[in-house]
Amino acid sequence: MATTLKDVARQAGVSHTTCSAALRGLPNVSPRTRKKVLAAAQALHYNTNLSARMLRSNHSGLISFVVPDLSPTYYSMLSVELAREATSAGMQLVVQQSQHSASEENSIIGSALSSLADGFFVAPVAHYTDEDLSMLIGDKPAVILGDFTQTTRYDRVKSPNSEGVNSAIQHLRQQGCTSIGIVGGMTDDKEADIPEGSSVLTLQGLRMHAAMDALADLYHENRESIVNERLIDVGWNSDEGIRAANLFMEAGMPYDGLFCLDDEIALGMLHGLHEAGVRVPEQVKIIGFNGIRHSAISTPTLSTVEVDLPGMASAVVSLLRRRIEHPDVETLPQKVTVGTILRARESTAAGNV
Amino acid sequence: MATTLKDVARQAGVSHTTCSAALRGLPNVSPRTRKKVLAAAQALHYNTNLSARMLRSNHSGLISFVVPDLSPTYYSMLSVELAREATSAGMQLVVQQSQHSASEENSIIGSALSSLADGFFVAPVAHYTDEDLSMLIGDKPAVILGDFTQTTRYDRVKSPNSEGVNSAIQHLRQQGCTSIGIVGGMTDDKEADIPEGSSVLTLQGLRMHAAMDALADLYHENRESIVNERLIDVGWNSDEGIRAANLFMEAGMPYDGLFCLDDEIALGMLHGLHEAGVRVPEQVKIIGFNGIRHSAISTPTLSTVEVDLPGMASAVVSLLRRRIEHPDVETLPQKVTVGTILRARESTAAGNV
DNA sequence: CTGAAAGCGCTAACAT
DNA sequence: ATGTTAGCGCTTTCAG
Repeated sequence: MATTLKDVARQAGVSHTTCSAALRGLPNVSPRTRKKVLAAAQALHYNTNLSARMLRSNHSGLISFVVPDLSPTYYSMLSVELAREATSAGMQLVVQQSQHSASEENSIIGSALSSLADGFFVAPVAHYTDEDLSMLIGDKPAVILGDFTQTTRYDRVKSPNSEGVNSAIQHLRQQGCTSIGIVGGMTDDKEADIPEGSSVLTLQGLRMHAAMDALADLYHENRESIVNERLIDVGWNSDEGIRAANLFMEAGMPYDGLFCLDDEIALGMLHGLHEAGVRVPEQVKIIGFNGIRHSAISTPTLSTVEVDLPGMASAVVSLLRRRIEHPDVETLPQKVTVGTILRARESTAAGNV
Repeated sequence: MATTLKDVARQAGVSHTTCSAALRGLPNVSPRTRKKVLAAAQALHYNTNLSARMLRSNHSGLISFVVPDLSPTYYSMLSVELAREATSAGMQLVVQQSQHSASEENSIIGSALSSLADGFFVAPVAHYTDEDLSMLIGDKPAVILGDFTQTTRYDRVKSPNSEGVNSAIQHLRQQGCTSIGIVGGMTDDKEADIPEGSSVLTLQGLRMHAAMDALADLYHENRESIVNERLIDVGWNSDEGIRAANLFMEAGMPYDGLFCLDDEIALGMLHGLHEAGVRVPEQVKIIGFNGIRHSAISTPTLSTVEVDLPGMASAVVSLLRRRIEHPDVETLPQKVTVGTILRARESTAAGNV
């Protein structure tokens, strides 16, 4: 059996209340008592039982990051930043994977998590309605990675999809591309058709829409024909990137610039093209999105729209803190859009196309 | 306020005890009552408060994976497999990062975790003594990723370092290498000097030792001179891999085969050499370890000793289940060494050296 | 098959 | 500055 507060109290010769106060550093404990208690706790290897603390006081010092899964390097890099931020704010990050299942996600948010953590940060896989979300999250401090079609009660943090998409496309044009295609769809989202009434888009959906809009604008066509003619619709991972490369070549390489919605896709694409002897950037220029670390060391190195992950992490944690520390204050929901920077690398170098 | 068992009980017109039994699927509840309770729970969006359950019954259905940090793709891939395994065993995985800090690791294991999770899996950063570990973990079911210099009470799962190292080196020799060097050290471990009395080695330490032994054997030298003459001592990430490439070139490229203790190092190495115009595998052959997914799509593709991650995950979860489900039975500690497969790819292709 | 009572370990409110 | 009391929401034990 683990040692409890009572054991420490007995050892130190004080009541368990005083003991608790001493350990938590509350002001109303005499230095002498505190020292005794600390010594006893140390000697007995006491550790607070977080379940008990949470049950009683509704705070555990944990914040949870709910993510589809940790495969995308983007999410694992973000986890690292979030953990760092959380720790420096005196909290601990835990990461949970919904495994792309909406029901798993629901159960994580609803039960596993909300009764253990002080707040959470979700990169949703499901397309929630406003009502769904409120039902699920209740009063818990939460930050959503993504955007809403209607305003709601929750804080949001997002990467600047339109700006990022535009700067990527502009970059391709500056480097001499005249016909640009998009790689990456929404196929990873469990419900391909967005259900009636849903008001939350996932990261994939948001970025895809932004890309479609940008191209529709550029080529003066409607979104639908862009989808039909300029989209290579694949999942967001490197295997799908390889598949995209094959689709592109089978179609006779109709574009001289490819914007991949995610770096993992782009890296797969680079590999697929290289295998087939297609030269990048000479025959086709490639740019990705997110700025994962492997993009800096691929051959050729991958141009990308790098997302400010430390900035995102710090925004998330401060939004959560704001609500955790002042749960009573009516706080209006806030939307933070983090910055990006365009990393121009070899994969889009100008030259004979 | 979230709905509690009492609310559901009132709504269903039964006692909270019966309610609890019904929800947990215990046998001694009439079908009629169960249906009523389930309906009420659904209507009220009831979710079990895990803190309360854990506090009372000492099981939460959570298992925790404690990892230095999620940067290495190896750990994020493993997290995905562990989550899958846990879910199919009816549990939920949570991942916590110690951020390479022994004290952080201690506090995660000691407090955050042991009072919340049914069991845990640790890839330690600290070099624990037997006693430390027992103190910290107590009776909690735990699986350690790594090995011990003395037998202890805990289950262990490890990648087959000696076998993997040997097969990598043998492969390099078969491909025509005559002078082999090792890339990667133990510098990530916080305590570079292993403290007196420590009996647990970290993953890095284990693999490094295995590699030193293998080369000592091959070249009939003692371990110390191998360390001095055949080790490029860098950290386990791609930036350090680039640095290693520079060190290697500055030293006049003294080896024709390089075994990188981790794929991330190898990928950085590949990049560094490519930048400098050194051709792989023609001028030097490179092989990595772990089998992360990016190794299959680099240029050149990277030969590697791929670790059976699904196998490792399933071993971990079944070891934990064994103890979680039979906490009273005295179970002897078990050591599972998972399999590897050598993936021969372009980076070690035979040819004119 | 169902319910009443006790208590997991802690913290909050209220004495002293 | 310290102790006493109550109770967070659940599961367990035991009585009906």
